[in-house]
Amino acid sequence: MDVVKEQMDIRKGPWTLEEDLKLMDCITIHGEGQWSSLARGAGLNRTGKSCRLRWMNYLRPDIRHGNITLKEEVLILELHSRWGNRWSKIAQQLPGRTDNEIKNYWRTRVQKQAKQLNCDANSKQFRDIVRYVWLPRLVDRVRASSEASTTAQPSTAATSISIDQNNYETLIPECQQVHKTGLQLQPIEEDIQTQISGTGLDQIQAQISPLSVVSGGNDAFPDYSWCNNFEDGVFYRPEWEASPSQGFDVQALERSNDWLIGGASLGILLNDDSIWLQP
DNA sequence: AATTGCTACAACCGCTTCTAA
DNA sequence: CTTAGAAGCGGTTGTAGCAAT
Repeated sequence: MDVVKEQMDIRKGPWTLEEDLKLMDCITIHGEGQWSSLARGAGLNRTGKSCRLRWMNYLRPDIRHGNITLKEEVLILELHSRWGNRWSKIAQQLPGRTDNEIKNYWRTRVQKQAKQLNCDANSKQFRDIVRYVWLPRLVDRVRASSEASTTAQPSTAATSISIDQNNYETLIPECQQVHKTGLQLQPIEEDIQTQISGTGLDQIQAQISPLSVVSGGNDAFPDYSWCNNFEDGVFYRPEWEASPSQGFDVQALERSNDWLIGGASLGILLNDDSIWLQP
């Protein structure tokens, strides 16, 4: 009967300041662990599980509150592409961030992007976009911002997270590879021109490496010099005008126009089963 | 000013894994 | 070896705060 009454008294929902203080005081004295007895000892009508969660996700002194930084964003995307939804494992690589926070970040920001692109966040299609489009852009932004901060204000270059670009690339060689391949927009165009003559698109796709980026410029898209025609979501190369059926079908373009706004270096990303526009 | 919709995040739930008796 | 309780993990829900209408 007492047990039943006790269970009915168990509090749920948001923690009050008073509860937080009780929990912190008790942990200061007795340390972490033994959460059930700690909850009782602190005079909290909470489950040990609830106390642990509150401490781990909110009260711990080494928790970093506030927005996810660009560097952290890069790490999360890269590590998720490698490990999937292993939130606690990913969190271990981001000092001060909790698995809950990273999970929330993923759900609110990343899944939103997937939704906008009409694809499943766990699909290969979306993983490719993250890996070959989103990540390289982020890495570039991290570089740009760290360069700017080292030039302007060397003293603030060290952000609150202790991962600099070199550490990051050592930690994630695959991402370094993606960055190199994704952002240096050559010499693939020449390769394509060589390979393209007299072949069909299927054959081209079969020959071109999974990650291929072409840059150029035209009136609508200044970086697409080689691309002088754009109709119905299809890019045509000049030499394809006679047979427009061989154009690149860029369905992603229609679904994500926002990616093009202000996009500096457009390109085409080819992989095994789809062709993507790279902003 | 009121309402609605959206976002971010804290917290809960159910399940699995770990550990000590 | 078995088992019960604790701890850990990932999925999901609830809600406060804000912006748009």
